Amino acid sequence: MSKTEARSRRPTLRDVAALAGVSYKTVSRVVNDEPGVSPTLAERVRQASAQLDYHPDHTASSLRRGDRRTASIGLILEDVSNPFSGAMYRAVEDVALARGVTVLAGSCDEEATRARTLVNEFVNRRVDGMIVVPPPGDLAPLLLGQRNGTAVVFLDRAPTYSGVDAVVSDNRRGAARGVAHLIRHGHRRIGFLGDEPTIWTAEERYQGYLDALAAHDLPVDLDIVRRDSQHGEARIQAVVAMLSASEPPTALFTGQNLITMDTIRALRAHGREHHVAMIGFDDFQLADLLEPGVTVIAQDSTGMGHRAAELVFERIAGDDRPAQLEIIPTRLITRGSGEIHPAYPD
Amino acid sequence: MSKTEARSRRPTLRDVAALAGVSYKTVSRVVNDEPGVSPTLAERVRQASAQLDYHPDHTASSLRRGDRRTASIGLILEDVSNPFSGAMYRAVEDVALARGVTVLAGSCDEEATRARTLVNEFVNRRVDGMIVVPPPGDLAPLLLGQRNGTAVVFLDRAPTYSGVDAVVSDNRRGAARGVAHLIRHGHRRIGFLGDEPTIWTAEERYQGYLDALAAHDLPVDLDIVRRDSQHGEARIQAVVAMLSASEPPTALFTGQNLITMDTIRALRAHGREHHVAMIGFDDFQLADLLEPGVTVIAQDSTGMGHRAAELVFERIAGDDRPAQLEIIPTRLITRGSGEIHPAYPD
DNA sequence: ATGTCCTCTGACAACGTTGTCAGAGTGTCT
DNA sequence: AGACACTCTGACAACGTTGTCAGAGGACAT
Repeated sequence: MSKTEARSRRPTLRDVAALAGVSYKTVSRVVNDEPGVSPTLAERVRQASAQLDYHPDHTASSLRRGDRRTASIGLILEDVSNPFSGAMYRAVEDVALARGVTVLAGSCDEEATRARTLVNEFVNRRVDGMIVVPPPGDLAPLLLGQRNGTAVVFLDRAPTYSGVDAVVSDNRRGAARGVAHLIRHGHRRIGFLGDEPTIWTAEERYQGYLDALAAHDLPVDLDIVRRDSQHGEARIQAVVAMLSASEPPTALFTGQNLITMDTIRALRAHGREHHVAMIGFDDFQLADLLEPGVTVIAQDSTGMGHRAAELVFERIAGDDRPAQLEIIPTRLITRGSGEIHPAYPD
Repeated sequence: MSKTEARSRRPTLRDVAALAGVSYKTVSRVVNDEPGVSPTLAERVRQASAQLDYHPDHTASSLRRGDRRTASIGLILEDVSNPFSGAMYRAVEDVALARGVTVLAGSCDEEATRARTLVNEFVNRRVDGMIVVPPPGDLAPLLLGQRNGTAVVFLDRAPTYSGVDAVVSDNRRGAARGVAHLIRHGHRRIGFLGDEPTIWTAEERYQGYLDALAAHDLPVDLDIVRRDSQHGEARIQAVVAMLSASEPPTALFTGQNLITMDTIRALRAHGREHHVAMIGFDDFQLADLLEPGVTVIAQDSTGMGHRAAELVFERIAGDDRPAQLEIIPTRLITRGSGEIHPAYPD
């Protein structure tokens, strides 16, 4: 009741105009700093505006305006609460803020339907562009907005679909470099632990693993390859099992943050953390304080978010070059776990 | 050019109406599932709508609609890329999604001006409510929206200002409990490392520290209290200096995540991590894998975000009880660092 | 045949704003 | 004095949608 009243009393151009004794169009001019209003009148309007605490309605404005810009972009991440997503988000936000653009964001948890809901939502709100970390599955629905002129940029994962810009890490070469690093330290039997093949980055990193083995004429042994989306205890048990097998790997390459952490737990549980080498894809906080320090292939998450945001704004500004694929380099950070030599060279 | 065309070609009710051979109001009825459209006609409209890939313009709709709801809320955090903020964000998002509400979020980096910019932005976009982690300083500008009927809930920090709902951790009692835990393990000389007093949570936690000392008749020695916002190396050096003084503390209580990590580095640098006890406020990933494991006072960040979102939606729905202060309990998690006994009991 | 009621549909105004245009008022030049 | 240019202001339509109301057409009872 009082709520509704308060809401409806939110002052409009007309209210300010009535108070200042001018037409509402004149108020509009003052608010938008349009030329052609005498200073005296402008001042009077400004006072009335301040007195009523008037704030222009951005939605009404963008409805009427010719360019149809809402000065907002949508961002779809895997999960805002995960630090990798958070870093990209922050980078996007910084670029957007500098342009006075608001960011609408959502987490899709790798679920295509949730992503679809978010895209729909964003399209209905007429965002000027979208940055999407695409979940596995059919991507066509995610491009729904694009057909009507909404710019779309994929982030972190590059679909095979060709008509869309994408900004990704150099997953394959990064992984290959990490595995090569292990090989250089004498390892011949290197296990791989990654996410399911349906996740694009997981597949790329696995290919990098294969690349490195092939480059050094090492065989692939699927007994020491795990590609699934287990979490926590289940994953730990799987790793422990791999380490307890008759011919255990002397080194491990882990394809993702959470997997790296679970693997550390497994190595500890088995008392092998100082004997089995390990390199993880993606850096994380405190990796340097663990014993041993964790060697990683670090992604430039901030750089990726930054670049994706720049790209989407270029598209919004009218850039219509063919779709770009930007590959952001990774960095090998040695901290100890990746420099352990094999206990039993074969 | 082609961009503008594409944009302007986004189909409207009128386009669908023209294709279906009905008036645009009828299309509106079908889109909103209003009763009173014959099934035949409805079907024809639905086909036309699908054919043109029509999507209703949410902004135009909420402009016209009586209730003035935009089905969006604003969220102002300290920094989206920090895991504590991320967890709260995710919780808010989940509650909002369940109600079909979109979240606009921004980071303010503890800066009042940035927060003010975001609030203005949100107000101009007519969000239905806002959840704000208030930066230090004058909070009045943050309440700007409230006067016009936008619901506001403060999160993580409770201003002394009385007219606003707030959801906070039980900072003071949590800190007191942590310090008491150290005292119970025999410590009499416990250092405090916290953020600047202007930050509300930092001050609360410091009060908790004082409470615990007072409850056990221990003196406060400001030589082993540091309250500032140094980061990284500077902070590490300060801690090392404290540990190297003539009467070093036998235990440390750290008032925040990043401070805890810097302190761990300092203890390591000094080789004292197994001799000086430490408890940190706020849990963090991998705290259990460090040596020693880090004992913490854990906050329920998800619970806080969840509750704040529920509160804001209750307010939006018209609840006008007096402002609530919700205090979310904390949890002591023992992992080793807090259970170290003093090397030199006095 | 006429009146009454109901179902379905469309015309129109309105939300708060901006784009367009015309007109009022002032000043300058012939 | 009259013509002209210029500055300033306001009336009005329009953006895409929904709320309101009136009317067309059919079914039914009288």
